[in-house]
Amino acid sequence: MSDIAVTEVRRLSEHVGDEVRLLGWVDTTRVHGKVGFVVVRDGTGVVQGVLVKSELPEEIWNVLEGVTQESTVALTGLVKEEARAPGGFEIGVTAIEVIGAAEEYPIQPKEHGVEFLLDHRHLWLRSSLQRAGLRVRAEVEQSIHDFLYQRDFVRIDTPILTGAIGEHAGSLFETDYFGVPAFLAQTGQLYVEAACPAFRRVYCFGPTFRAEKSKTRRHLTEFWMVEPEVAFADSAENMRLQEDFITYIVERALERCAEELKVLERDTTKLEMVRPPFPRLSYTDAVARLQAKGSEIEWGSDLGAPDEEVLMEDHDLPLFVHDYPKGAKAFYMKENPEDPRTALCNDLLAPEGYGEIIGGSQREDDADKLLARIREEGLPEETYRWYLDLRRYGTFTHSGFGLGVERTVAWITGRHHIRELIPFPRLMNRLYP
RNA sequence: UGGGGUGUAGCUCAAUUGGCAGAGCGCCUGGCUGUUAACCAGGAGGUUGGUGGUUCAAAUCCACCCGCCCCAGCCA
Repeated sequence: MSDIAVTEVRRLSEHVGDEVRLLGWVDTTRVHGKVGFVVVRDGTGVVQGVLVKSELPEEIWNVLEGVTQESTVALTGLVKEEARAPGGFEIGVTAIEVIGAAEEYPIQPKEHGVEFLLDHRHLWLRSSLQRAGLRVRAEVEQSIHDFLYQRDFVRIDTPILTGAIGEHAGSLFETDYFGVPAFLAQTGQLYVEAACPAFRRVYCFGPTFRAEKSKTRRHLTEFWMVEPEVAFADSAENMRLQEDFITYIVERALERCAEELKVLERDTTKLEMVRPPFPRLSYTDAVARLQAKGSEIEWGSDLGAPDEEVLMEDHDLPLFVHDYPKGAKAFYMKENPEDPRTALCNDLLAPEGYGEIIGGSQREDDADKLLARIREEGLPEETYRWYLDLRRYGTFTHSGFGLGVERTVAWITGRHHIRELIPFPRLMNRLYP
């Protein structure tokens, strides 16, 4: 082993002229006879090493000729500024040592089919576009926590194993809980509502499970959702929080992930325009606008994906569509006093075809009306007893929303399908790897 | 679940009217002192998703089955 200090590729500019040691994986090699190149990725960056046959012991040159793609290596050599090298720096290699030899690597630097790549997701993660997308995801997640922390929200971790809690009982994953049926949570919302009187502003952030047999580029069976909930906030205030939240997340990504967005070839023009206020359109006005554009939609039916796309034709900013008909929405949403056919709720539609990234609402705070809605939907009353308690022991106006992390990251990165924006996607027909 | 596609070498794809199963990449061998997904020459690599049928002859036509992709519904 060498006693030369190990450094990282991202710090090479501090080491010009020094002899350093790098630990990483071989992206590719190019051997020309008397000079050769090895491109190494160490997780912080990618750098090219140059080997000159006449200046090296034969056994080191032989290592270069035999090393395979994705082998783990230790590279020792002199850091040089070099205009011809990608990244501007390169290593004049004096030693290369194979730590873990790789077998023939399945993923080549070329086009592959989706099924093949998903079968090799555990290796695909190493590719440059995947690294860029997942790094943006991590930044988005961090900015979610930072924004809410700055606004005095308290994080509440809600249970993943539940009784039948959520919006629609038909789309839950069922499991056995010591002989009793249990379900994987499809929302933490009802639980953050319970924490609201304890902390005023709360949120949960975690995986969410939906057993819907959806096969579109916008759906996963396991996805991550952040759900803020605020006491004494009405629907209008809820939307103001949402637009501030989205603006912060987008700004942070533009600021801290510029390199990743460039790798992803994301045109950031429209992202740079994102700032409050976002346009607001009532459901009723949306239907009128769609009808004016020739749609056959009728008042009362939910907006479909094509309807949403037509509405977004007129907008570069995210669009709030609010106050949907009660029948199209969940039981816990508060009736709109100005139009009792509708509920105080909103969706937030992302531009550029990315669709719904937020669903939010003011919650029904009247115990009798809530119970009536639970009965109307035929939901198991006993399961919701604790939820009704929240209205019996000091009820209060409150609102909240759920933001889908993968959809948001897909929009920010400009990727077509959200399955690339979660490290190990769970789809209807995919549980491996 | 419905509609539309698709399945050929490890990978990405060709194969005319039904007529010898092909290329590029990767891999192996040799050559080359500055490559950027290097280049040049040679080599290995196939039960054409499965079953059955039509035919002198099927990757190609027919039936059924299976996998996958896209769109829709459901939603974030």
